[in-house]
Amino acid sequence: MNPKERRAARHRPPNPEAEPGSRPRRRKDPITVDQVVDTALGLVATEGYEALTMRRLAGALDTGPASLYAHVVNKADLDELLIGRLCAGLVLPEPEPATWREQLRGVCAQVRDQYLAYPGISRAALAMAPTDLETVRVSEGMLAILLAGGVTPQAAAWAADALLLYVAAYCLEISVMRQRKADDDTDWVVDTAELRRRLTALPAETFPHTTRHAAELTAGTGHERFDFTVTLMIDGLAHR
Amino acid sequence: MNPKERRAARHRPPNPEAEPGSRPRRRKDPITVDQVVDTALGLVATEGYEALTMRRLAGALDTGPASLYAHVVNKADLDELLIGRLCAGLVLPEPEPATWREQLRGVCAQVRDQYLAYPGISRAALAMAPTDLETVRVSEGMLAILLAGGVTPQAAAWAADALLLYVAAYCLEISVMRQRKADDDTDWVVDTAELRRRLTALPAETFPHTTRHAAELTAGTGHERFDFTVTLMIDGLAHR
DNA sequence: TCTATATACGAACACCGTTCGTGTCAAATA
DNA sequence: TATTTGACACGAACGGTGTTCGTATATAGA
Repeated sequence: MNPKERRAARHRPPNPEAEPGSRPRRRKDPITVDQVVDTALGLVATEGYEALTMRRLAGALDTGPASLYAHVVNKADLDELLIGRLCAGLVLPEPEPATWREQLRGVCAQVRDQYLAYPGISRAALAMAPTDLETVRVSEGMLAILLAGGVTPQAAAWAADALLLYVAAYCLEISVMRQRKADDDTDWVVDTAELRRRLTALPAETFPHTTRHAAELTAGTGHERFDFTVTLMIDGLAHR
Repeated sequence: MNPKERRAARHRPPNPEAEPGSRPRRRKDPITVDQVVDTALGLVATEGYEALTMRRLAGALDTGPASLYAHVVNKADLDELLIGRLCAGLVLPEPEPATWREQLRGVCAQVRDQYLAYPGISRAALAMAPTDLETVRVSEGMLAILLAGGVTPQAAAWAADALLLYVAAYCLEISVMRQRKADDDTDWVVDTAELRRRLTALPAETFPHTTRHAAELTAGTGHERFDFTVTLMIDGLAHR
């Protein structure tokens, strides 16, 4: 079967006939798509998205790279599957108009934590068209919360998009920083203290505010910066 | 001279002695860093960031890829140079407390237009540590406007970061969409009308809001979505 | 004029995503 | 039961990527 048909079939509603029952076992364990996605996610979780190559993934499955293309159309297709699996793990609350802001913040934090659990995977999320079924599911969930909060449909639609975009960009930045710190063989140092020191060392006449407020620029242990921006956008929606 | 020293020298304040005067001319035109950056930007402008390869860049300069490494440490270093050049072209207004919101929107729009003029280059901006001198220059400019607007230093610092992050992510999404449309040989269709049709075709019982508000989700000719988000964040800062 | 040094660059290395052709086995058919 | 079929696994290869090494060369200074 053509893997493109396979991909199309994946997006189609599952066919209730053709019960899998006892799957035929091939020479080795005949690699399923779920296995591929699982090991790929494991690879990303332990070594980062940059380490996810078709060859290394195939190696982790004890086979050659060509074998993957029986289950996956592309690397882009694999990325889509990964993001889909990741989105499927999100729990979307039942909208409660009284607490819509907390609910929305919770969903954003959930997406962030998922992205950060698989370092660099937000790059794939950003490079992907949000057409995938699982991603529209989370979009639908955020839309539901926003509408329950009394936000106008147009603002809700754009806000959901903006929030997801920001979360992905934030996580990508964090992942890049951490990776920089990982292969620290050079002087790319991005330690917070070192960064602040470097900012204060700038010429004060051309960068007056940067040098004066270097502390604020580098502040934010944990996800305070994240919380600030998400809250800023959500509260901005409320004041309308 | 080691190109890493060259990179370090680039970040140092320019040495007033050692006037270049009449540059020695080598066998061919002895490629300068500015030439490299110029042709690289030209390549990105016409064929997109994905087409920016060391080999193609070398080819555009009528040489081999190895020659580039005399002027550039890395591809990452080249990316940094490109973003630096791009940031250097931005004009940062003198802060006026009365119109700080319009000024900030103007800077964001300027960054957006620069990113979109070089399709896909925002990917490089997102993957880069904001340590570069030219990028802290625009950061400084935004900070100045925000502080002039009466925003508290901590909020100003985080807001500038958030805005730049969102602009980069927005431009990356736009560029990916356009690239998809460019090599349209397959059914990746992301035409606005087609996307709306596909959203309305979803099962209404599981995606009630998505199907009902497909029009709003796909709305936004031009940069209305962009203006919405930027204004949302800026106005959110004002109401504090 | 001669040497020293920074530069240009051909060739190669290791890796990437992807494709082609072939071999092999389980299931359907005769 | 014997045979065909066809989906799958996989070795090998192609064209592309970033990067490095060694060498040739042309200019700057002695």
